Amino acid sequence: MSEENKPLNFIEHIIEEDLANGLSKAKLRFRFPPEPNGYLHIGHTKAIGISFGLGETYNAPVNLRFDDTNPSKEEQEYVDAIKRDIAWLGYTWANEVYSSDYFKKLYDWALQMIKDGKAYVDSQSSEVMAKQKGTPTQVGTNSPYRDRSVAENLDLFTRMKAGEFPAGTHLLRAKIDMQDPNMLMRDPIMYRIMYANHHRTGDDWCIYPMYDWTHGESDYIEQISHSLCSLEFKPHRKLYDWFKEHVYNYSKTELPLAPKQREFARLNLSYTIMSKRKLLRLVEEGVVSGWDDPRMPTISGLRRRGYSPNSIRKFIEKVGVAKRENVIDVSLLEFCIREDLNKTANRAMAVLNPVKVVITNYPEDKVEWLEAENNQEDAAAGYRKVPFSREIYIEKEDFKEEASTKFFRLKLGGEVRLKNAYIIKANSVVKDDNGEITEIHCTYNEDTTKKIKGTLHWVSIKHAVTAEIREYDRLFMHESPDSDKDKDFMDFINPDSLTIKTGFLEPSLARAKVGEQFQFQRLGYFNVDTDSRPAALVFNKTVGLRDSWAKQKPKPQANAPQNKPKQPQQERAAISIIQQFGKKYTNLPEEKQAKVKLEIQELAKKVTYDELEPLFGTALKKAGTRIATLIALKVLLKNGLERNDAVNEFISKALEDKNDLLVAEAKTL
RNA sequence: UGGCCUAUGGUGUAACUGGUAACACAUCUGUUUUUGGUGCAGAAGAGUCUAGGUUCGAAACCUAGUGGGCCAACCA
Repeated sequence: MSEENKPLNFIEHIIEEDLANGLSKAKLRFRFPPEPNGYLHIGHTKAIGISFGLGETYNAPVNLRFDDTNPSKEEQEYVDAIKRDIAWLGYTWANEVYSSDYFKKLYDWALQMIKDGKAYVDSQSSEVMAKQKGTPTQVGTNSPYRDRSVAENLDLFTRMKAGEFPAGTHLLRAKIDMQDPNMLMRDPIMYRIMYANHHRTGDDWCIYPMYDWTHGESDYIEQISHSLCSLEFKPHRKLYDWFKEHVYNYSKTELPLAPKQREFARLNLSYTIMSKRKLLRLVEEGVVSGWDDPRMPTISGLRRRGYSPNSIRKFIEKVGVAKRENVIDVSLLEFCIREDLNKTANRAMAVLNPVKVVITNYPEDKVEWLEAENNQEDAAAGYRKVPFSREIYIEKEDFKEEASTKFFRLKLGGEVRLKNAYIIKANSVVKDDNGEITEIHCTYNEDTTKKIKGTLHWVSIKHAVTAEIREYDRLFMHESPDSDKDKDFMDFINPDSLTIKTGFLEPSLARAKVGEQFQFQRLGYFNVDTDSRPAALVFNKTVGLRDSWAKQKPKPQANAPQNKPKQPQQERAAISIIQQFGKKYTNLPEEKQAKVKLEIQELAKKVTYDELEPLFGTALKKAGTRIATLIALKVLLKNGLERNDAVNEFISKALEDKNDLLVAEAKTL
């Protein structure tokens, strides 16, 4: 990491401050703590990037800790997938650890808590307990079991562990405060009885610790200095600290460092969902082919789609770290992968919507193997040979019988360059009974030095290899599919998120291997899918090229609902528009100022005195707003408003102002 | 008895202990180009949610309001 004067994010500021306050740099230690209950997605990448990134910048260890305290949801398959994904991203963890490694230690501490009167066994049903808990606006009430004796609690708890009670009969709770405004402090559960086989500890335990009682303590055991998590854990911090203080008291000699939790805003990406539960639904209901479907925002999906680790890391670096809710535009992710692939992917030619071109003055049997540059961005990439013959395919969209001069492609009577080959001129077309063009007859010219505006990609028909081409569109048609209060996210699924075509590729691509990436020139970046076989190639479209031509034509595309769900354009109050104009007024160029003034005068007709009066109090320094107010006021006065004290005071204050514009405006009254 | 976060161009993030808003994406020009890609040059777009206050000076500090988010699982 080579950031010299890169601005720090708020977490780095905190660390710098801790360091300045005497924390030894050697004590810095971070962790990434996924629950192995699903696949990692792009949202996790942010958390990974933050903690592992911090590890890299401070040269500090980062643990990979599996938070495996709920055996009913966790599986080894997920552990393996998570490790694979993190490694693929290029990060290395100092230790692979598991919360379940600490079950014994946690149990011993819990015993200690009971002895200190800080925890008790409750024996009520979950329904009753839920009632006692209260609501965010209503305090809770104490459990009748809250004051059991230490001896009874100890007895019950050890018997819970011994498996003497059925699930749901008893719980261990921390004794804090049922009236705390923070609901997490209302005697939170520390242990529940659960007879489930754990993927690591098997049947050793039948009581399992809850998240709050496990997470901070695991941080503490590992001597994590900064425990970074997402914003929704902010309310947990109070409990985190409460538990921490107690265990710190028990163990401070062998475990001297008390970790601190800090929270950052999680990543949201437009047009996608980021909840493991919902992603699981897409998999289970067959909307996608699996966790690694190229449309999925999972790391494995992105990988299969052709996103490189580099591009994802770059993306995370660019989105930054802060505490406010955010929705990142997918275009940023796309920018990152294009930027990466532009430098690394070899170019090739492929035609996806073919139309046949016959070069009538090119001999029937002649074949030329022309030289083509693999990647002009990378001198080391070298050259390859591409066959040229009398009959070739070009894209249907690259030909029009008639077109304006803005269309740089092929039209009747027009010339165009074939990439890596000759210049051709279109002379006539052959159509079928439906009027569809079946052949375009052209003549070629060997002189390639001529200046020509358009260049097309093409492929020799008799040399072409075919391949299945999978093109993807966004999975959802809504910018934030899971934020709608009334509709289920499944209602926004884009029915056309996958398009399968047969493409015709230049023959060099026949040898392409799984995972290999190419730029199909003028089309986009493609990689070889894991389904691909030498005799049956399959390509995924990773991302298209930027296309400023496509933007110009009105897109009749039904499957690109890129318009934001605009708020029901309610009419803005004239007064608020005037205010807005006012803010800009003083630094507008003169002609624009005149224009804005006219607009304000127009708007002022719709403004009442009552709306305007509050603006008289506008702070002195906001000259623009006061000018706008004054302009509007003049309109009102002209329309018969009587001067009153407030008006007079406002005007006289304006006359004395240091802003010339304001004074000039006031003088005309 | 409700509490806690949060608010800066369209989007995301900056602005070190207060000195008049920067960077990236997106958008738009022009230029280069055997990719309507890339590169290069440039433009437009924000008085920092609102109203007060402190200050010579506030995006930053204080107060109040408003908007958004989170919190009531024997999930994490």
